[in-house]
Amino acid sequence: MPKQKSGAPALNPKNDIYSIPIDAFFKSAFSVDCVIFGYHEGELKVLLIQRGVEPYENFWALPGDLVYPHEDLDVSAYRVLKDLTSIEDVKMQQVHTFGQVDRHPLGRVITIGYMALVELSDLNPHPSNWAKQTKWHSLKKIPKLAFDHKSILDASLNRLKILLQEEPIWVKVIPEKFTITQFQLVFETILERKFDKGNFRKKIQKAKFLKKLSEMEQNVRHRPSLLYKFDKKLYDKYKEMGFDFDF
Amino acid sequence: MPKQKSGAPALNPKNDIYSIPIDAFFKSAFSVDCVIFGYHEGELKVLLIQRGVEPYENFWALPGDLVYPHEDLDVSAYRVLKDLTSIEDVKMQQVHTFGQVDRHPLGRVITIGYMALVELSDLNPHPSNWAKQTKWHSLKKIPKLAFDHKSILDASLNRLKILLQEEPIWVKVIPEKFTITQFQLVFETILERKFDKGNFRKKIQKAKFLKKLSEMEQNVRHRPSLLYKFDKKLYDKYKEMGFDFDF
DNA sequence: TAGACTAATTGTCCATTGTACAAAATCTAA
DNA sequence: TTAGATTTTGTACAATGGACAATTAGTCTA
Repeated sequence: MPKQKSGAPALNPKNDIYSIPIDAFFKSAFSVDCVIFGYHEGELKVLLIQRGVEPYENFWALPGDLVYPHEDLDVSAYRVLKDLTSIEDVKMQQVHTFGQVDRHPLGRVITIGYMALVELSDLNPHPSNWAKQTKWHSLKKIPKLAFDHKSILDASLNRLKILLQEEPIWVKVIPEKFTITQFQLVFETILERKFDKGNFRKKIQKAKFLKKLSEMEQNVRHRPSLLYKFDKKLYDKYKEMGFDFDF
Repeated sequence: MPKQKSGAPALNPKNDIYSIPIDAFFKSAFSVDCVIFGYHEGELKVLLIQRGVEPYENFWALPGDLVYPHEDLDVSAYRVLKDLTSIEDVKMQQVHTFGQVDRHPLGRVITIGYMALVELSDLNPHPSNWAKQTKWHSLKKIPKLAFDHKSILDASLNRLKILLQEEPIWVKVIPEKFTITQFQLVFETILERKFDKGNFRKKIQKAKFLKKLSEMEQNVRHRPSLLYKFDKKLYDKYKEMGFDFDF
């Protein structure tokens, strides 16, 4: 670490502005915490781990850990998630950074929250490294969480609801070929609202990037539904024009 | 704290966190960077400082500095802004955290971006501490900025446009008693779009928390406009119902 | 095989909103 | 008194949103 002086000011305005050695600032750490929302057939859950180390040993927590000194934040989020839950290839987005001074008992650690939405049955999380357990928890009954993870979870849930209407994060939770009813259920579950079937259908049909196939649903005990497919290329066009479901 | 091993921790996935002394993680720092958008009569600017210290000495930059070890992030943003530009009492919001490994030449420093919108003429920034100059820069011609500040600025401008339609951050840039035309100009400037006068007016009038006064504009060389006032209490009611200008 | 059942799909009505554009009103300045 | 400038109101029509009903096309069961 270079022995340079800080650009940071002293707390006391009378202090020489160069009076704090820069080393004093380089004593912090940061972590990433991953909020993985798992959707499956009308239920929304979140992936938690049981911690196997202090602090908060045995508490349920978001999968999260310290970022390596030479690791980019985004990369770290993937690495940490894999380290603890063995799951990979989940695209996460940054949500918010939490920096209360006392949020971590071992020192100054701020944490950057990341989130993603996935189809629960696509993943097979199992604990590794210091995680004792992994478990999908229903959002309706979340246990007491370690650190300030409840706040991170809340903020991420808010973001999820907004994102669902602005970006096609729902592609991850619907089959490649899906019915409009399946699609509607995703929105109803996550936004915690009911929609009129007919009106929802009309709205979807205006979204030209959801293309009607000529195939039908199979093995249902009622009139089968036509299947639809998401067309990424067409979506990109519409997105440029500022598309938004806006429910 | 445990003793430190030499060298940086390996990214080798076979290493678990126990093989790296925790000290190795507590060698980072974080900073806050403030994006202060200043609006005045149809112009949008951003407050920059000229740096008086290395790194990037003499470069223009966002007002920003390292966070003290025992300082909350939000508090730090206010403190840093005041330290460098002498301005106070500006409500800022967190935007995004930037954490590229090599973004800071002195070591691992991630930065949390904050932003605010203010009436430019309400503030009187002047440089203090290690800031050589402060200056409002038009968004149309931004000089080369220090660090990754251009990215921070871009992200904040995006956020500003969204926020303008969702939250009454515009109260800071309109007089207590304002005309609809003044109000419209704020939106046109920041969103970089023109609106039809009549239609804009109708939209505003649906927002019940903008109350028509019985006073008139003075000293204009044309038909004077009625003045309006923002009613915070009424706003809070509508906000609960999910109000959004949605231009 | 007919009718019951279930859910998909289509259609209708009506109030609200968005948009383009025009007309009228009200002040100042000369 | 009139021109100029800008506010304010109005109008017409298309698009949208939401409540709700009718029709359709399958399976299931008697």
